Amino acid sequence: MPELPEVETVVAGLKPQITGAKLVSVSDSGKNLRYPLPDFSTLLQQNIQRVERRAKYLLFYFENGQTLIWHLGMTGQFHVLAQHEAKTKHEHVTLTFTDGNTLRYRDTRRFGYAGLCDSDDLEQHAWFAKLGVEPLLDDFSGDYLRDILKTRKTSIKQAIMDNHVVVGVGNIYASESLFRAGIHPTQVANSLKPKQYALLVQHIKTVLAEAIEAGGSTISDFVKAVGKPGYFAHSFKVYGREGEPCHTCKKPIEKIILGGRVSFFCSKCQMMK
DNA sequence: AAGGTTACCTGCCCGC
DNA sequence: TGCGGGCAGGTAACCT
Repeated sequence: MPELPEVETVVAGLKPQITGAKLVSVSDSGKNLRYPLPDFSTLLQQNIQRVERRAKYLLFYFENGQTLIWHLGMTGQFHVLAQHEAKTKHEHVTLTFTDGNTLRYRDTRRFGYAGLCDSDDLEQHAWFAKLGVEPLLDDFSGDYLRDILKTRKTSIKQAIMDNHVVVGVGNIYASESLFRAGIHPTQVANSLKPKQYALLVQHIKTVLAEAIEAGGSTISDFVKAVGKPGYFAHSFKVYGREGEPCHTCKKPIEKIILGGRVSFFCSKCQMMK
């Protein structure tokens, strides 16, 4: 489910519901997620002070100076429900708060994972230490992208999905931003013209921002919205549109596999230059 | 060292 | 209707 806009939407939805909540207990299904769950005992009787996003991770800052880090994997979802609500299938972790609310973590495929670390050491944590820049910050610029890719021979599509380069660009928005920038997904990463790096960066930012905006409009319907592919899907120009006419030139959208991931593009609008 | 492949896990959709 | 194969929006551990 989640790329950066989805995680941003989840965080925005959780903030008003659990900020300030005091944790009283944690239970789990006994099934492992991608990695073993952390020991939650130091968080008991502690308030959640803030909820934030870094890359595709959710960060729950607790008052004892520790941060609970959570990645949703492919199918992870959070729901805030009253304590008495029945457990559903694939619900693997339940955090219970003093106000009677619970934060439920559901994850069908169990690719998600959670960890705990001192808030002061977050950027040194193994999951964060090697991450690239946040795409929506000014650090992510055409010059940055050109420089970091100057020795990379992989495809530009795989390069922008590499979270050592820039975080948060998943499979959908990689295809979408390359289409908007008119860049062929197989183009060698270090072979773009200077203007193309800038253009690509600009389109990554706008497509992510638009998707966040679309997600934002559904926050009041948060529980239902999370996990559904629909809300930004109507805006896809290439993703999932194999064989359908390009909105710009009418040529059928094509599909290829790059790095094991499906990639969509228009061979006329995204010509190799 | 970069790049390719595989693995993790379940559900769904498609073709036979 | 049933079954098997392929595929799914992520990440990292392996190889070479």
